[in-house]
Amino acid sequence: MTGNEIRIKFLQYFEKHHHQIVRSSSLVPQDDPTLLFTNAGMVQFKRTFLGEEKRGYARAASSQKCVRAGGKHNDLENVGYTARHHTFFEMLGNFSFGDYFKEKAIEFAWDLLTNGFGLPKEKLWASVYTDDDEAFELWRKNTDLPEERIVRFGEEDNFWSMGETGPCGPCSEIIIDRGEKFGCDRPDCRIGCECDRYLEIWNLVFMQFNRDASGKLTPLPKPSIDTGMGLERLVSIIQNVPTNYDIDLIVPIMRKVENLSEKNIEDSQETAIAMKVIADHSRAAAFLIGDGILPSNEGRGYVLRRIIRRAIRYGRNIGLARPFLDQTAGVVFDIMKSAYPELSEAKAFITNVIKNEELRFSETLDHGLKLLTDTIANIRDKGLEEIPGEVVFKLYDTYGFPVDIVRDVVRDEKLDIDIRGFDEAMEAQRSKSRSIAAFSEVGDAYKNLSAKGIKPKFVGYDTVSCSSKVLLLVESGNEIQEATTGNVVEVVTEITPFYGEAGGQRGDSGKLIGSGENQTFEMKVSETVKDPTGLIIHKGQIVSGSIRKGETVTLVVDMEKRSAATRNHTATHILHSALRQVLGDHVKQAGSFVAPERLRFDFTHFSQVDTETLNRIETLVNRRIRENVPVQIEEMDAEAAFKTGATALFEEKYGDRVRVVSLSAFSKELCGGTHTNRTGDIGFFKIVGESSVSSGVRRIEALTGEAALAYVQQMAKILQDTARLVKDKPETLSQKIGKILLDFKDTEKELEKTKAKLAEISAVKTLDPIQSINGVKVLAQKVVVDKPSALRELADRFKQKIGSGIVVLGSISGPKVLLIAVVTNDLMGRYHAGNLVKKVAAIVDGGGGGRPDMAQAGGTRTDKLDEALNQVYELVAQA
RNA sequence: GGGGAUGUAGCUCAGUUGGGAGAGCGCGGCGUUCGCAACGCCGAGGUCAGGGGUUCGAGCCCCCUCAUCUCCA
Repeated sequence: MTGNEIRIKFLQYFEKHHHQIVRSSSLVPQDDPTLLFTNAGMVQFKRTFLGEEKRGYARAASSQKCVRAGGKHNDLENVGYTARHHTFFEMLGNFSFGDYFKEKAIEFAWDLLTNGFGLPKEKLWASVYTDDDEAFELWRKNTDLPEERIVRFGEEDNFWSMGETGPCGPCSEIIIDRGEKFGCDRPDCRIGCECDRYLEIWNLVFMQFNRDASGKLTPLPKPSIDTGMGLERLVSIIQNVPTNYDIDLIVPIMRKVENLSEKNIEDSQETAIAMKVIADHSRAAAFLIGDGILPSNEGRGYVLRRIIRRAIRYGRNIGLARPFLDQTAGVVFDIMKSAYPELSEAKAFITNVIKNEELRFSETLDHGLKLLTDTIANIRDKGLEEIPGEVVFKLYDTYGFPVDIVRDVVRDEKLDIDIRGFDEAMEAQRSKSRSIAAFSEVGDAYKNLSAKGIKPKFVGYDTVSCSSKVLLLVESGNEIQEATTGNVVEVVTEITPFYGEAGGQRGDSGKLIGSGENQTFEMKVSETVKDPTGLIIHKGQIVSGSIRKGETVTLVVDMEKRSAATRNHTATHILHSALRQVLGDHVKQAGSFVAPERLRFDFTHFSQVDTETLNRIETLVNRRIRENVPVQIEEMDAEAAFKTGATALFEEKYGDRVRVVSLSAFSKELCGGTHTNRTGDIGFFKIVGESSVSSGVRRIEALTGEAALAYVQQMAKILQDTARLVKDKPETLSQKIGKILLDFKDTEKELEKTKAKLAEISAVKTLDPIQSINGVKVLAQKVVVDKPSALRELADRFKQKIGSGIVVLGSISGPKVLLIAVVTNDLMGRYHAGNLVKKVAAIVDGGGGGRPDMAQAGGTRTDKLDEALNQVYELVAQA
């Protein structure tokens, strides 16, 4: 059985037993800041387990893509050295939300493993939590597993919890004994041993309790089931191969590495390690990028960067010097195509990102290598034979230069590395860092509502006003029964035409008004949001009257703003397709924001988009608008939608039913937003800005409809006004201004020259003040200049004129005094310009200094400048 | 989230108690040459990332912001 068949078989088994098959969610967990990556199958069901969200089914099964790198579960450093660690893997799991419990869970698992996958019963074991007699009995009675192969383990192995608090419970694992040849040969090797002989296949978690802050366990009203079985491990058992790296989902990648490196995995242990690392990281990189993560210097992107760079480093160990990771990742697309078609669709993009990162890393290495060479020279000069740990750490910490490469270079230079010092520095860095992030709490007032499975129905696609009952009134986070004029409140109703902010479209604004007997009530809705469980919340202030929970109100959306937003939203879809058409398939949406006033679209692209290309994009979008095709919206199952090839956005959380928005043949996207009826309704589309968001991501800002028109009109006005100012036609304006600037520059230079000349003349005109002091010509002169640089030039000129001697010039510039002193080279031993000017400056309440031949100073007492200059002769005489 | 580093000409970078903004490459002109490369001379090109402060004076010192690189979580 192939890996892909095993995955399908698992899902089909549970489908047969009335489980909803749920698509793997994104590797980026939705609204859960405590998690860097999705690292288990239950992640997307977390709020359901917590009772904050109700789903339309009580049984589910999934094959979930997972990444364990960075954060709490970090297997990155182990990958390559063990038989089973991965950064990326798939987790098979079945879930029960208050439906079946231990009995069924055990039955399903046993049946599927033994009858479905045909695992040998005599090799299987089961473990239960110490005092979980119930599970023990179920195993004993309901399966043909002999009692002696049911073991009890303690809290560490067999008690599971989501966090410090929250749902938790005992678990039960199914373990296979692969025989002595996989054993660790230790005398105490038996069930529970960490070695490869006893493999845990499947973990069944019985969510049974809720743990509060004090650690107290209270039974859950509706116990649940959460199970997890690593696909790669299962496949390795079924395919009867020694390690996870020998399964058909991974071997082709290893083959590719062998081809590229012209080495064989059997060559040496180091080769094998490198190949495993590359194979694993190729998978992780491909999937992470496929889910919209880009290499970056923080957060998820940073983990991705580390994964890619680690693969490259190991590649170097087996002689892969040139970029190769994009090619090994290429193999991943082929293997995974059937299960994850969207991945291979993003192929061009993913390959590009990886190539780019490989290039970037080689820059880092070059830079680091330069620094290292300098460092080594430095160490040699000092006569040391060992590179201090802190130096190595600095190279690593600040410049990202990997330690193992330092080690290679240093070995060639016949020097040593102080590895202990490095480790200490690293440890210090670790203990300094702390992470603080909390699972975003849904307010208590809302939790009760969503726990009941209540979700306001959004009717705004078809209408912009309706009547509905008020379900919930909230003021500063607390539920209230009545609200009155002036109160700032949040309102949830049974149905609503208001769009709650989601998918980058800003929520509607408008008003709620009383109906029936309550005619006076009116509330201004300034924003509408959607909470993580799907509640649509109207926020605003009551302008008149009052409202009670349970009363009926009429909800009226601000039509003008709504239609402006829909124009921008539909235009965003057209822009997206136009970008792909003009720039290429690598363009992927990286975020978007749609408001009534404007739209903003972020997308992946590696260079600036020049004006000419922007114009082409703009033209294309406007052409699509004029085609005036109908906007077709279809609601369908998520799975079906993905099959039609609709573009899905990675940051979105899709329900089981999704809306597919199509524009003729050129655009098809999953989208919950509001749209125009036909593209022609947009009117006119105008790009107003292109900029960078982060590396590899560009942003386009644009306007539509009336806003776009107003923008163009304003631009035209500015152009005309400017043309009028310089008395020219708009057509030739840029040449005209260019000429004016040129002329201005010339004039400025001319002025500078004239000023200098003027200063010189004014100085020369006055009585020649050169005096001879101890045989040295000294000139102290007040001049008229306006900045220090002019004073310097003048001083230089006098210095040349005087040939040998001392020149001190002073000037008043605004409220300050400027001073300069120069000493000709032949007198530099005897006189010091810096010391001289310091003394002069003291008289005008200032300070100064500089070099022996030239020094500048300043002061504040402009009235004492003459006195100061007169003192110069005396000061020189004393010196 | 916490640390380290960098930001100076189109590019790569120098800039040493705070006191004339520089080099190399590239670019323009001229010369040398039959021509090219090379060379020589001349020249253009800078809000020293941005803002605030200290100072008579800040590329340099202090504070804040931004961007990029990098490490840790």
